Amino acid sequence: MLDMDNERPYARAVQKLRQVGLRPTRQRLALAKILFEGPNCHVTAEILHTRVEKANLNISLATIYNSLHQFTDVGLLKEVVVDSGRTYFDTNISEHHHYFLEEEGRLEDIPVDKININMLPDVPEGKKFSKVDVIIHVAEEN
Amino acid sequence: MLDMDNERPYARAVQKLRQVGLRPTRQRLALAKILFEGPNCHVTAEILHTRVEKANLNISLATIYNSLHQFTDVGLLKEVVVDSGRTYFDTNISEHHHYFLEEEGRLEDIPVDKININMLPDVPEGKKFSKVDVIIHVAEEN
DNA sequence: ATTAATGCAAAATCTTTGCACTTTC
DNA sequence: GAAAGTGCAAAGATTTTGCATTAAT
Repeated sequence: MLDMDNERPYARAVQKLRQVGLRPTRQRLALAKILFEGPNCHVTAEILHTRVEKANLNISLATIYNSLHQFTDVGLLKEVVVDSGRTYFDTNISEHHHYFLEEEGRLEDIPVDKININMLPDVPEGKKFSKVDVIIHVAEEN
Repeated sequence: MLDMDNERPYARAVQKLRQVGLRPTRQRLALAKILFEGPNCHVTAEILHTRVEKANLNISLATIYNSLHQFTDVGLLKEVVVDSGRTYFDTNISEHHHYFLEEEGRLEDIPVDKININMLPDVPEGKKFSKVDVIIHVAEEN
């Protein structure tokens, strides 16, 4: 049994998970520490799985997929779609946009105030904007 | 042997394909007619395959994937990424943006002049913007 | 104890590939 | 006839699911 509440290095992660109603399990805590206690980052399930292995942890890929989606559902992560066939998750949950560096397959944030969108929205009846994605693809000049 | 050049209903499609250097084969002609001789549309390989079957044509899914990518490579289609796990192709190749109707999984065009983007681009050295995607997700108000 | 989460392997999706056969030029 | 394109089935890649086991409350 893990008394995580009293394990100093996990205190923050435990609290974060409890706040959103997720049980602080060993796996979720490890992932939370990796994701939320460093600088913001963009990960795919595979990237995160690799990081987990590098840290000598053992978390199945299925659990990583599950956790990423749970974190997203409770608002701890945002999903970013840039590439069909690969799902990225972003630890920066504030409103912002993205550069997508095509050659490297890497994302970078663009602060929301760097882009000014003026639109005349024709939202269909009974619908609403759920989010606005701006993705600026960057490629080699060549 | 199909003398497509002299088959009236295919004349336009034959010309279109020749212009971009693609041989006007039976399959490519059928797809070109479906895609380019009606109103603009957004299709996935699967959607197109279904349309082909409804028209009592027989084109393998692999050939549809190949053709969609060939058409994209020569600039007859644009790829739109809105959903990881499903690739949409757009027959509207002019600059524009998209609504994505989440419930229906359907795309709608937004004319480029409805959205005004002002940005201060910090393009990294030796790189350039290759495209700017704006996708406005629309969901049920609920 | 009860309830939830995990791990695994299997299945589901979507997409690409290899190669023999066919069609176009 | 040479070169290119097609179809099929098989392989790839990513993601999801079912269920027995394990852990958290």
